[in-house]
Amino acid sequence: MSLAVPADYILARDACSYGYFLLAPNYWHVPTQTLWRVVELPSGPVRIGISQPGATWRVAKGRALVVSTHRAVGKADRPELARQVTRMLRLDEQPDVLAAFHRLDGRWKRLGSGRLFRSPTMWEDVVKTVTSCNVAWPNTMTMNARLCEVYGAPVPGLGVGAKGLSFPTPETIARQRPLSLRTRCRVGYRDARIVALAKMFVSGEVRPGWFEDPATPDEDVRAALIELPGIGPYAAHNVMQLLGRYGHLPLDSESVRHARTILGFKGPAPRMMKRLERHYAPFGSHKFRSYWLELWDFYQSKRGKAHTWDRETTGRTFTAAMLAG
DNA sequence: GGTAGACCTGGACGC
DNA sequence: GCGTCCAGGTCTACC
Repeated sequence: MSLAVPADYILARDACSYGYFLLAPNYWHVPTQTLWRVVELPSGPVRIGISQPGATWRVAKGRALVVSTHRAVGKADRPELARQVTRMLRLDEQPDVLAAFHRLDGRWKRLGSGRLFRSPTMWEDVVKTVTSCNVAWPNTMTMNARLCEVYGAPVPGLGVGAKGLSFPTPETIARQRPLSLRTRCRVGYRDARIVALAKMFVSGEVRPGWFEDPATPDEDVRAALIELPGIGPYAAHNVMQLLGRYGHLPLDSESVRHARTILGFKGPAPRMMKRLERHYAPFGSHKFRSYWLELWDFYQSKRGKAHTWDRETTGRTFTAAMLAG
């Protein structure tokens, strides 16, 4: 299957733009510059590989993606497959919106970055965010791998392994006892919160369509997210950027380090947080992208371009905390 | 409305 | 070896 992309799209740059591309069931295969994962389609789980022809970025830029599947995918499945890939890679991000961001923050115009990787569903983004709170990055990777291994749907014919399993559906997680998640997936105290979230997605109490509707005001989305179990200010703002709402900063310990080491801020963390808000305020509704690309640029300056990171080695140790250690 | 303390887990660190 | 600390925070109970 072929999927058209915006004229400025480069898969290796835009898929490897946010840490979630390293979390199961996503798998970026460095030698072939291909993104593998299992997605859930109406006919069942399918493993897909997404690549972009072209020996160099200059050649690849704007060329249609090739989406391969491990089995034949019928016509009925194709719109859903396209929808999920489009969401992950933000192919529906309009070039004029990106251009507006580049006008405001010219540092990223030459490279063209600004589309940040996310999950095929809001559900997966929310769980990935909850599993990234109050833990070191390798632990987040473990939690996501185990969630897929224990509760993901196996793809027939591929055997059981993290690369042949889907991300668990909210329906599956909603049926589990919290203690089961805790012991089998090592999610710790996040167990009951994740199960509660799953139940809310299943019951319709959380409607992704409402959160993703551009007509829904940011502040309504923020208020609704904060009400969700396991979601505080940091997680709410992070889920917002994953929803394409970049006007709030998910400030955390990583931000404080960035402020201290790169921006040269001094003083206690709470004061630094306030100063960070002021620092990025000029970028308005685009401020997260300015902040994030700065952070991502720092990681890459230390560990090489993200599209060269192997999930099990560099991919486990790229955060500032790991670099410091 | 602002703020200590507890909270799973696993790796790093100091002794 | 073993205790302590803390990592891409959240939640509750207090004041």
